[in-house]
Amino acid sequence: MESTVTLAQVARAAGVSASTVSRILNGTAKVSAEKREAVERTLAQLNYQPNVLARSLASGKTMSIGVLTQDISSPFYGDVLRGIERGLTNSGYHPVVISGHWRAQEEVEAIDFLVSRKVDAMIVLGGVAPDEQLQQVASYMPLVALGRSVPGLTQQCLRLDNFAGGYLATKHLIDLGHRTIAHIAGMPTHRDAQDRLAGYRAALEEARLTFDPELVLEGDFLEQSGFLAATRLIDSRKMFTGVFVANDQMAYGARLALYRRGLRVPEDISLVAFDDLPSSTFTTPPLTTVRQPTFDMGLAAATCLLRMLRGAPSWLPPMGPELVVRESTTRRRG
Amino acid sequence: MESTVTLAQVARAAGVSASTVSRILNGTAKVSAEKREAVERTLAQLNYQPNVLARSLASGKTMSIGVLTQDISSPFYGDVLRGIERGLTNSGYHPVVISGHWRAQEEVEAIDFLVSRKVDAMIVLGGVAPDEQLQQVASYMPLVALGRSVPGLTQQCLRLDNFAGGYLATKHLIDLGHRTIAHIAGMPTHRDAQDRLAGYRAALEEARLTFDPELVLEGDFLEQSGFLAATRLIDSRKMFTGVFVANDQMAYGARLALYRRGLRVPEDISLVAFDDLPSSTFTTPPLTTVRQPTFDMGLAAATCLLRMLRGAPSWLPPMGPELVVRESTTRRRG
DNA sequence: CTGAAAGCGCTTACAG
DNA sequence: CTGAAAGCGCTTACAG
Repeated sequence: MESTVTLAQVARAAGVSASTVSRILNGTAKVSAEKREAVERTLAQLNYQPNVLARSLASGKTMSIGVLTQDISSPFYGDVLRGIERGLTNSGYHPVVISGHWRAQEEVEAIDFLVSRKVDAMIVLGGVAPDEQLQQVASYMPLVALGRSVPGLTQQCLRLDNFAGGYLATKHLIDLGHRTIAHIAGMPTHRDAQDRLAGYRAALEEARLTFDPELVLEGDFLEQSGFLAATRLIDSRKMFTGVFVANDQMAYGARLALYRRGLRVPEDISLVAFDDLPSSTFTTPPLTTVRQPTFDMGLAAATCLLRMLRGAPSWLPPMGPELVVRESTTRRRG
Repeated sequence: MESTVTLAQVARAAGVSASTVSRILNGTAKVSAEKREAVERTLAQLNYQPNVLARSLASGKTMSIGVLTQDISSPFYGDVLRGIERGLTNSGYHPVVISGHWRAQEEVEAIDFLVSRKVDAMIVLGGVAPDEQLQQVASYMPLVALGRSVPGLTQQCLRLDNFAGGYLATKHLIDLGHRTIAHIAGMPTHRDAQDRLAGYRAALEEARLTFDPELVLEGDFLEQSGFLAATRLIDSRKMFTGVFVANDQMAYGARLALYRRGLRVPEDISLVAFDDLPSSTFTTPPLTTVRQPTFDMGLAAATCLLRMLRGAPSWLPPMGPELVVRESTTRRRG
């Protein structure tokens, strides 16, 4: 049955005041050993469970961290969340997560929701919530943003260099001798997508390979769109031997499209992607991709927030994109 | 800046009592049009944001639904969570999710945490928390369990028939002419794993195929374990032409192991699994698997809870496992 | 229809 | 060291 034992009841039973019980519970002040013992016994006996709501209302702290994610079932954010969860373990703080689905209005409301829930701090994962809102929230509570860089909050933002990542991926293909390299990009509204595309172009340029707009198709970062884009690409009869796909999920789709058309990976087409999702180790063949340290990013965000909550300055470790060469890319044949 | 406007301030500014403002906010009672107007104007003007904590403490309702999941980054539970999120949309209720990691102690604490947060209802996804605890929680708040069946709470539990699912998967292989069928099972401590294995055995028996313990290896429902199990199986030099893998994630690993050993799917080995994760449509080849309607299960759980919260009796739609035939299985050659 | 008052269950100056 | 009291910001009988 729900514990409905209150502090006052414990106090009465133990023959002390509520203040004393509260102090013992919170370790707030010295209390004589005898009282402490009596109270602790009563606490256990009555199986007292503090009412978190009342405590929060009175203290002004909820011991919860708001987390704005975009899609609760996304493998990418899922791994970040796991890192956050880990980073918060044993800190006394708990995450409260809500999804924004990359829709500005939804994100604004989600953030308002977290604020109204009086979270003590906030972590924002990607998304398109207005910078102003984040700046404002950051003005009265610790905030860390992952996957975006908010002007004026650079110390609290962790965003991989997506340009460098796109460059790395493309350069890898070029180094393997590929000369006609297609790109399946993300939505142009997506900063990450733009940057990866720019990195792709920079690598081509550096190698004096001409940029062919017809070799660049657009997806939406989900598997299906990668499948469609690759299918269109193949059916266009344009020649290409390598593809840089803007994220792993689309690469999964693209890989299936190639399979459907009887093109082998990597023998016929080399495939390199971006993210390094946990499952990319197990695709057939294992995917060459630019790694984002998702778990570590989540962990770092949590750790940073905890520091800030203690009053220390924010500090986020530098993290860069890293190419993980597996088996979906190989030297160009013939 | 954080809205620190209180109800009392709004009341004063509008020239009414706090009670009246509260009533207007909650639509609790009739209020004269003029007062309502004045109050509403003030509300907007001051950009009043109710303090959820105070409201909850006073009303005894938090408008939050506790969700105990097992792994925040699991693709399986992720999809269930998405369904829950969807089902709760526009209901005024919000999910608060916490992970138990299939560890009894952790789950017990997680449930206690949710209770102490005064959630209005609870959804439990799988796990090994003691039946007694769930029964107790269910005695004072609406509770729905997915993936487990708690004695005495059958109306509030939704659990697919895993035996039937295991049978279906194996039967499919048998119908395709396979006679030596291996099984990569889940942990024996896992009820689902046991049932799927039992279904496998039942199908073999029905077809008068002898059960060979050496053809059954054990994994832990993660990719890596599927890879290891399949590798061991192949290297054991036992003959087999079909494999029933107890879940999709292990099947991904197994599929890679076969690839590594130069065995083709489905030409050399047919592979059937269990779950139908979103990504199983995009594996190479697309995976034949027993579908669990994860999203719909989450949706149904949320809907059921909402009904119960309204005082209506619990009701969960019947859901059965369903074989989704894709391209990882084929008729036995030779 | 509307207000004053009590109460939700804690925490935290304030005295002593 | 410890208690009485005020206060956190709402909601909700209780009167009128």
